Amino acid sequence: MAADGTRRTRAFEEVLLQVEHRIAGDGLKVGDRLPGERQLAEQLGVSRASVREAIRVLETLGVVSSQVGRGPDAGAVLTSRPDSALTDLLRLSLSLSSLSLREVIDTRLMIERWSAEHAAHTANANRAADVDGNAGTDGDTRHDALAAAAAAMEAMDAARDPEEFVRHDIAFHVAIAEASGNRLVAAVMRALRGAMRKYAIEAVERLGDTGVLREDHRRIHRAVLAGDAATAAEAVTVHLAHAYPELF
Amino acid sequence: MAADGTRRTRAFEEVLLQVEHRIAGDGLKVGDRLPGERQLAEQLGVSRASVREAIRVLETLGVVSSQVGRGPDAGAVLTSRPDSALTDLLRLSLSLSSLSLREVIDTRLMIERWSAEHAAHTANANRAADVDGNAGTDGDTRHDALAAAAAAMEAMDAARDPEEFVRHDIAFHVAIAEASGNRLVAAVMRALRGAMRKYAIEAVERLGDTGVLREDHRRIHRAVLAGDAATAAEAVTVHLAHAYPELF
DNA sequence: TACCGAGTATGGTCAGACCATACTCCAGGG
DNA sequence: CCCTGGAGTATGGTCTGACCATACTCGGTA
Repeated sequence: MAADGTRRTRAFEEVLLQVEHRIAGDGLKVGDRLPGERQLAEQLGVSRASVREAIRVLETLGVVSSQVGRGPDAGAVLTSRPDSALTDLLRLSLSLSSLSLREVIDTRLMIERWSAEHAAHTANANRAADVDGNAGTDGDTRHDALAAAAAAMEAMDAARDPEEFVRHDIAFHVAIAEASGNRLVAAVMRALRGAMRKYAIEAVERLGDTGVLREDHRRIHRAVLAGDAATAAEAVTVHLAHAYPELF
Repeated sequence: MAADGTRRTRAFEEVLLQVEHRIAGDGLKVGDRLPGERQLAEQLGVSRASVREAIRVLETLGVVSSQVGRGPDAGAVLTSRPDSALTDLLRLSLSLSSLSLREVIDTRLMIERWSAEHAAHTANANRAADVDGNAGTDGDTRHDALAAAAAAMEAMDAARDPEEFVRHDIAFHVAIAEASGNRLVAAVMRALRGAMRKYAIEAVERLGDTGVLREDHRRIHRAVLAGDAATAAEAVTVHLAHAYPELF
């Protein structure tokens, strides 16, 4: 029986290990190319099919991107797109109902309150910096994000159906997360909203009128712009309570 | 030329769509089996290799698990293990350094403060319920998690090297996150800590003495047990400042 | 110089084969 | 009757070899 426990590693798993070592060891960076499938297969002594399965995994994790054809950009190129992977992960986990809506909304609350607070703080810091005349790229990021949030608010006012409304609603909330300046938090937010898109549309349909939600958005946006972290966080909490009254 | 934009969908992507539709539409649940690779290939009109690539993706996303052999549990079974997928995702994203340490630690701060606060609140609610004699499964989860945290603290006292210390440190912090009762937050925490394991070991080595960190853990644990959310959150912040002084 | 076609490296896909595994089932012995 | 062992079989795991579509590279030609 060989109380081994560890199932014999499959060929593609070995490929994954080797490739990850190569990334960490050789200091490969985004934009660098991996060897071709045939070459990699020969180097590692496995079939091309196994190499392909490994590459598919890496593609799923958002670290490589494959292009056909020939030239400098052909083949498997290292990238860093964790967003879609995160989104897929959460969406599938939700549809397998391994998570409750309550847990997801609580997580949103955590992220959005934090984001709004930090975006507001950054607003203050930036106002101070502006006086000195040096804004910096962080300020640019935040400024762009808040502009995007404002645009999303207008788009929501003009939205003709729940699907369109939710699309801009997602844009708004992601923009607030981006305004915090933390890309990891923003990525999680984007994934979360993308994964629960369907639920959000249903929630809006149940609600009927979106006037309350739109007014909430304005309050959040105003508070962040004003650098009032406490008010921004409170506005976020109120907003989610309006969107999902059954949980509060 | 055909300003199409959308690269022709690959065969395995079509398989993914079909399988996801089947999961959502047929109401498949965790534990249910997918058709065999050969059967799926025939149904969808693609080769077995393409089906395998799709299954590999699903496996990466933690929604299926494959077993060889025969019987009720053989084949591709629906599961829900988002943890390892999340961990891999973050680890690779970090090693491609698309994220700064600052962003990661800030995210940890957000999650751990929130977890500690909620674990403390749950502690209060449970104390009230205990008086009535009905604890419930939520209380069990929390109780088990806090016991695990206590065990991890003792193990850290006995740890002989940074690697061992960090292993139990991760267990402690994950346990606190689990004590919040939110599995999504706990999963993100687990992934985050797993992904930055190497960095944590280096940080401990730089620090030398772990006495301060161990004392921090005791303060966090005490505060959560006592149901003192504010103190618990503050203790978490102090703890991370001790672990990563260069960021504060 | 500008254009156009052959050459070629790359991923995408398929068909078919064989192996290892682990359950199922049944015959035979206790 | 129960138990045990072996044959049967469905499943994933792996490999080989082939062909296609794509998109760049390079050389020849107008």
